[in-house]
Amino acid sequence: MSNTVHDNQHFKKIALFFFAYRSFNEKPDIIAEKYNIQRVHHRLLFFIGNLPGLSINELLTLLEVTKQAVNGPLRQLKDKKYIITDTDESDKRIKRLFLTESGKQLLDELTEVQIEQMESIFNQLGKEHEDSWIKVMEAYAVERPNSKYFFDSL
Amino acid sequence: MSNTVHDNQHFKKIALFFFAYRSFNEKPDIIAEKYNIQRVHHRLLFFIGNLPGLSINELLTLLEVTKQAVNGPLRQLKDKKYIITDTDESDKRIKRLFLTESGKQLLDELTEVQIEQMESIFNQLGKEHEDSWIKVMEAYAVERPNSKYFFDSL
DNA sequence: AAAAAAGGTCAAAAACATTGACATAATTCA
DNA sequence: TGAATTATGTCAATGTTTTTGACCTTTTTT
Repeated sequence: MSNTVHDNQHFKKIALFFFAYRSFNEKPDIIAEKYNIQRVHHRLLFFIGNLPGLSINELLTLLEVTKQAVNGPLRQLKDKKYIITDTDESDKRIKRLFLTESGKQLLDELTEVQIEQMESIFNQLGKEHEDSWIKVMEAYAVERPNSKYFFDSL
Repeated sequence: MSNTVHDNQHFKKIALFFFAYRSFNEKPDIIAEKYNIQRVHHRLLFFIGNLPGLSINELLTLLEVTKQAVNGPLRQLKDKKYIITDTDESDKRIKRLFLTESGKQLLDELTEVQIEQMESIFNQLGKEHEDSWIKVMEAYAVERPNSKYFFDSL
């Protein structure tokens, strides 16, 4: 079976990823703008909020970016009191990252619209579709370093 | 049902989108690098290849960016002979975009790895999962302007 | 004591996208 | 026909995100 530019079946499925990802990020992006932060900050809040006590290195592995890429945004979140850091007891080189109460509130606001959107779709299509979607996305996600932190919990 | 940072079920599903999208783009990004182009160029090739005769404005609507954002990459693709433009017959203001033979070859190479990855996942999980995944992603994608161009074809 | 690891920071550069302004050619509308 | 609109192109300034590379401190491990 050849892979040509005329194969609409495949093209459509590829396009779906592009379009869906945009719709998935659209609303939180608008909310983030109100707080003068960007999608990177949202990601940082997301991972710190869901994996409290995360170290910088663990964060870098999850995001697959350099420390320089998170250093600025992380400092800004700290300045705005959305996150706090705590030195690890047993290894004082390691910083543990946590959300503050206002950080949790902001993350909740950002997350809420994504959950509402998702629940609306899953409620409309049914539980089997939700389970299937999760399985497919998991198959993609397992390639990512440290993504197992998320899959173990479910 | 409250939406808190402790709700692992929701967090996991949100994280899946992030991780899966990265895995989906990883391989074509590496191929693009070999050709000294970036993901933007890949997108342009993708939409022009799948919707031959697309106008600039239609492209801008699909990508949801400004004309300045595509002007550069589009010129580079033209310089590299991956695309050609043709003036519309009935409205000579409009440029129609097409892939050249080498443009089609490049797009095929970029697309191939995404299709292989996707087919591997769907073959492993089964047809029902594929259909469910498509339905969910479509529910996300319908919000996008002009994305109907793709859904009509299936 | 030396090496490695975790984190921080500075600088240069590239990639990506924006707003704003201005221009041309073609089409439509009053 | 003349005016307005549309499609496209380009220049400039700006902002964000991210990268590579270098260098540094502190702490832990060997």
